[in-house]
Amino acid sequence: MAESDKNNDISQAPVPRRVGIPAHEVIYQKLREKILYGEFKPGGAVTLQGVADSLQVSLTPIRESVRRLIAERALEFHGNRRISVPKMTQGRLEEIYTARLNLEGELVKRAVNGITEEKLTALESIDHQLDLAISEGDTLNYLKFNFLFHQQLYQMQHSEIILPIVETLWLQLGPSLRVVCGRYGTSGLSDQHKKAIQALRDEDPLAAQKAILDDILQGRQIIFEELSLQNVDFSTI
Amino acid sequence: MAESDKNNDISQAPVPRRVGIPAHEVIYQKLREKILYGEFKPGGAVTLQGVADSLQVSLTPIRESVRRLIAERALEFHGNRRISVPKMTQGRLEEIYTARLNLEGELVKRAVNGITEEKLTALESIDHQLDLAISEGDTLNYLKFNFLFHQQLYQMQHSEIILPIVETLWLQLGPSLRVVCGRYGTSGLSDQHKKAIQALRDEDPLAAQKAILDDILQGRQIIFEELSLQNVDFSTI
DNA sequence: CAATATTTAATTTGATCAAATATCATTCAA
DNA sequence: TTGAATGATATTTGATCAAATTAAATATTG
Repeated sequence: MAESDKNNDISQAPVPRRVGIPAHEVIYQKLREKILYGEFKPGGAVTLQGVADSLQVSLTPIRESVRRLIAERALEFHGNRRISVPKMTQGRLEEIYTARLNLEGELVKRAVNGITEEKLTALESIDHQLDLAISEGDTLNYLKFNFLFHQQLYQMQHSEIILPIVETLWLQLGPSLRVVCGRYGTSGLSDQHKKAIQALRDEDPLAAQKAILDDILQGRQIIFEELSLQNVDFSTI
Repeated sequence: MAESDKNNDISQAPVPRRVGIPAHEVIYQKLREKILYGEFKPGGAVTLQGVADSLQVSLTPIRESVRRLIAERALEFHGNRRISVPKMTQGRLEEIYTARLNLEGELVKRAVNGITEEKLTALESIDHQLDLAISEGDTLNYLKFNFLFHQQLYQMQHSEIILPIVETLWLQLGPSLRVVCGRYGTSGLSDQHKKAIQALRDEDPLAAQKAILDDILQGRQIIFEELSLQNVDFSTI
């Protein structure tokens, strides 16, 4: 595999020798965020040693972090002991969106039960920053605030099972979403978020659910067109 | 170590280094099965060193396996660096069953598209062995064949996203299911499996779905009664 | 006696090393 | 030129060790 395909360059800040939180935990969070926001190329190779070198840590905590990400399907473990960022396929995409529609549909229905004014204003603030990112064509911030919006919405009510599952779905979507947004931009994404916020204010769970499901369907439409109609290889930028 | 202390006698010091599948993978499978079939007590502590000792392996591969199981929520990592089998709570149970109904409902609908006579007879064989386990009051085999039935059913059609998620849900249910079955036995579990098999033969996806959803709801009823009405502490045998 | 401080034991954590395995580039034969 | 062997390089893997951290057991104090 060519050097340019490697996803090892994640050196931003050397992991501080901090006490308390274990390195494997810190590294996990760091890698997770990078994958979530599309800083890893679909199909790109990941080597334990490469990650260890770029983070200036020994292999042991890297291994623990990476196995964890493999369990979440954010990374893929091949029989020949190689690790890579999964490529997106049509079947995979279809399953991910089916699961999202089901599970996020449940979460948004429940959200109404846990509304507080603080959480609502936080949600609106995130949505505002999302609008800003869109108007500036800032792909990375678009991805970040779009994720944060959904996360904040689903966190209106405590969820310790379904929400973590949903986050693994976003994690699997991250690398490919970045490619799509990078190519097409984010301008066409008129959002259903405002409708969802209004529905929450009206304490109307079904309206909120419809808005979010439409939001998901709209995103699905875009990424599916990319994958099927143009027959795009998601592993290339 | 001094040179004179080295043992160069080949006949005495064979290095027992396995080849093939990595130990962290084998250990993962082993632990996973134990959790799935309820050999771990809910709330029970798990120590890396304890697992390492019992499996006669060093800590390194154990750590990788356990982090993976933590990511799947089969185990729980506490801030104070302790690991335990999660206790079941009413909220958790409710979320697990909501997710199961949604996701397994999708899988069984799709199953009809991938039917082969081979898979159907395999399914019937599993169901037969399940009946046997029930009639003998064999809790462990009940759990095993009940899981295998659902797994075989959902594998009629390839699923690389939703099925693995569903399996993590079963994994979280394992320890508590064992407790419930151990206390109540398995005799009351009249199964919807026969109806599901017939529906598959009729290529009727909705009937198959209904059968499986009823099966899930029936199981939910039993375990919910245990947890809420009797206010049972699942962490005790 | 109860509550708190101190010591002791057990466990986790991260680095390092040797062995196993895989990848890559080169050579050599057809 | 192609394609299989070969050797060199890189990576993974599992064991081991020292340091950090936590839990427990013991001692101390009011």
